[in-house]
Amino acid sequence: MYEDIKQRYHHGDLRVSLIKATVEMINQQGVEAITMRSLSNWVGVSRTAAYRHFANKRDLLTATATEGFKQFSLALRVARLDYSEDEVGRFRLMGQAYIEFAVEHSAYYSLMFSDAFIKKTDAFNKASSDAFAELEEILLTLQQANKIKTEDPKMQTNFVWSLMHGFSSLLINGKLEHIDDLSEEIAYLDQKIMASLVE
Amino acid sequence: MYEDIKQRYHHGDLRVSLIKATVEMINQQGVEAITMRSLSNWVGVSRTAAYRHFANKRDLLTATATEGFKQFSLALRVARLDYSEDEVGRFRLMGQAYIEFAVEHSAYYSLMFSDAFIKKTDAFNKASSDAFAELEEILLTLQQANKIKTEDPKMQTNFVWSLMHGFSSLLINGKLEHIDDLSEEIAYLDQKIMASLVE
DNA sequence: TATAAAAGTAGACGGTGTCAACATTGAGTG
DNA sequence: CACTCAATGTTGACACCGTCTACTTTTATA
Repeated sequence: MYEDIKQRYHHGDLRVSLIKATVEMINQQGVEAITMRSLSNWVGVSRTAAYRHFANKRDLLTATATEGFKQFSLALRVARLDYSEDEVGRFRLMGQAYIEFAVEHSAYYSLMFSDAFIKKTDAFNKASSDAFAELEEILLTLQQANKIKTEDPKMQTNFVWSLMHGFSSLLINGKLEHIDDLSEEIAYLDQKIMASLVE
Repeated sequence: MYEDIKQRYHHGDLRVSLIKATVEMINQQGVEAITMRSLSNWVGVSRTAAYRHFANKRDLLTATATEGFKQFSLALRVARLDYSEDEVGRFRLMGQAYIEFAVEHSAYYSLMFSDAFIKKTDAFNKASSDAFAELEEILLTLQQANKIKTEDPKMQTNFVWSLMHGFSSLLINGKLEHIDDLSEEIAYLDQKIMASLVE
């Protein structure tokens, strides 16, 4: 009485499947390789089926990027709430989680921060600022625990995020070639960030 | 005996004109709006003429990005060599020049750092690492003048560039919304950078 | 059980990158 | 100066792409 493996007319969960396929294809061949047709083919559905769930290609990519920000936020939050570490330790974990996410899903990460393929919908903006908020949260925690200087947390967040995003982007992009040991480089950044946040 | 304004069969300087048109069109409508046909039309030439100068669209965009890095390097170098300022002042000027370039040519800047539209040729890599070298140069100068700590200049460069690139990208991308006063924000970054480079 | 909404499909169309074949021009060479 | 040929630009053609429209199949619901 098992489900027939044969194609059914209705896919069942096409919207989600399309986003998953997009992620996979992006990480495998890059955004530029994505076409509605190849995507549909991948999922096993006809070429225009996606249009029942997304108004157009841009909307599909936007939804994918939005999903990306949600997973990104989650990864950051998990690190932020790992109470086996003290405040500074958790901050450090978040930094690692950030870079790890960017490196392991590099094409995905690029899409999330790309202008050219995305339409900034409310949902997208919310998902991205939620990720931003994770950083602000830990900085507030650090301030309250007297581990860093008390100053405008918005500015601190902008500073830290700029550094994390810049480093991740350049790393992904291969612009920081002469890195022998990534963990050494990260330790260096770590020290610089803490130094500048303390004074 | 003036040149006839009427179209000549041979354009004369098509390669350069195409790159200029690309820059203009990118800054005006974004990379995604660029087509070989609209570009040719803009320049006043038939749709496939560009293929005498570039193997394909990607090569044209790569050449454009390469040109961008050259101008970017130049802007940084001008600031670096402005001897009306001391070492720290020149470093500050470079920071301003960096952000100014990114903001004033935002779509251009995005293209330069985008993976999706570019092929990393030797010429491109050289142009981009030349810009990188400008930063390293000023940091060495600062070290020699005892204005900052003496440590691996590569790591310092990676650090500073990450911060500059991250901030510029996020700014362009509209991810740092709550900025009331940009110059205040820049002054804050300035202070943080110097603080972390000194100690 | 009837029916309407939801989900998927096939056909068609204009736009796009780019190849191949042809046309025009300008720079040398005799 | 005439000739030639490489460089440069044009037109035609083709496969592919996003997406609209009209149609079909399934599911939900009254």
